[in-house]
Amino acid sequence: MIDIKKILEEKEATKQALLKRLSEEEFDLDSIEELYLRKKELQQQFDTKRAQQNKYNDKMAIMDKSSQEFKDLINELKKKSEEVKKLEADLRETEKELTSKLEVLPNLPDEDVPAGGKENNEDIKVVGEKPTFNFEIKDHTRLAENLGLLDMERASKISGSNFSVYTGIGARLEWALINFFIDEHIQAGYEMIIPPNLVVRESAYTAGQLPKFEEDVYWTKEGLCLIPTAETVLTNIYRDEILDEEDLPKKFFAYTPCYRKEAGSYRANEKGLIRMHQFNKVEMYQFTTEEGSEEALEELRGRAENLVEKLGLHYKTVKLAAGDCSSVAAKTYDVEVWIPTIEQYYEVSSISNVRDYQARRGNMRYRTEGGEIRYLHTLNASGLATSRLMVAMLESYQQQDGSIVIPEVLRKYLGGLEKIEAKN
RNA sequence: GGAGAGGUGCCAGAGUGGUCGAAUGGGACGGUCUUGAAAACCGUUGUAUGGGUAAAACUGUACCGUGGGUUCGAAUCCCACCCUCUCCGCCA
Repeated sequence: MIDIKKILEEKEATKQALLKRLSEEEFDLDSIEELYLRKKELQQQFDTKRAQQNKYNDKMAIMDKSSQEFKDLINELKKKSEEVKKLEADLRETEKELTSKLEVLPNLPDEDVPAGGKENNEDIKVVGEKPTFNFEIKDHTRLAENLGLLDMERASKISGSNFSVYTGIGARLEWALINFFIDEHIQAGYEMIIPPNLVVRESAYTAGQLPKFEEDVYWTKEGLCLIPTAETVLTNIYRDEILDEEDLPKKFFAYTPCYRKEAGSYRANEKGLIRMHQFNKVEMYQFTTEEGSEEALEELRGRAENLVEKLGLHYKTVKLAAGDCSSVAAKTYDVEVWIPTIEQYYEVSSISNVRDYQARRGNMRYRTEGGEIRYLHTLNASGLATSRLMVAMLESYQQQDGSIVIPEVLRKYLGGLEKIEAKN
């Protein structure tokens, strides 16, 4: 949620910032301002009337209840009470309307975030080189099939399209990635969390999944939301709490499956594990002070990059243009790994500074050493999404004979296995 | 799933229709005392939002799990929901 004060006091600047990611027709700050002013006026009227009413109440409390004067007063106050109720109803209605307009606005992009959509994303770092092969390469689905790492046919029998069954070494390799990440994060001083995978509506709201993205996530018939990312849960850890500045930053990570409908977002060349309804991800998360979030963002980016680097994969880091950022983010980097058969880079980590946007929704604050109360800043970063890394790994480390060399850092999680070879 | 109890401030806990933003105790903070500390004593100690001010002071309103309702007036009564605890049942 954007600060209403910011809209009122820096309307033009706010508008310009929003224009970096939205077109002019997509938002209307004037009507928001108008609603706010109306709300304020109603609030003042209500407060005044209520104050009068309260005065009478105090008086009546000490009056003789059986006196004629008391009875007359009640009759008189009945009318006033109606007025106050009417005002209060109007006020609540206006507040609701205002919130509904505010909550659909995305976060304001940072100053250094380029305007526009995907096409304006900026590559800021390229590490390693595209692997070259002196034989005809196979895509990950073929490789996995030959080596018995995945069973996509049975997956669709069991759960429908775009689900996966990892089998044997495939399952262990996926798990090795997760273990590798866990160890790295623990070493870096992040606290491990195992959260629920289902959350109440309010949690989804705070994380920013609602109201705009209701259709993108799965809901149980009891009204719980299957988390599309661990961020959805981690964001809510301190909902409605006030932390002490000295306890910041808080650094967490969690492994969870992620559930997404991904309706309409499939492309022809995205087969196999590229885009799934359920995939695995380890997510890093930080709660920081206002001043601390920019540095934290760079730290998180460094950590995500480092993981890909340790796996020896070719990747690039991209600073996303405003229109390509998730709606809660003020600034986002994507770490994208090279997929040889598609000949494209695919996101394996998205690293965002959300600033106070989620904190405002979830009323998450901290008390400065001077006693001032401020909104927390929140940051999230995949560290990393494993399913897609698996694709990059299988394809990048494939050998002419169809075997796969396992990256050094993962071998200890696989009993020292160096290579996956066909059984026969 | 069934039965019962309960959700109040940083914590414990009182409050069953008006004088309650809320007793009391604890904690924390400040002060007195002390060489220092402890003890004792005194004081302070919620959030949001509006008015007010140079800034304060001062002041209005809302908030006692959530949402509705009754009433001139609700922490207190009624309804629904959520959550916690205890017992029983079931179960990984």
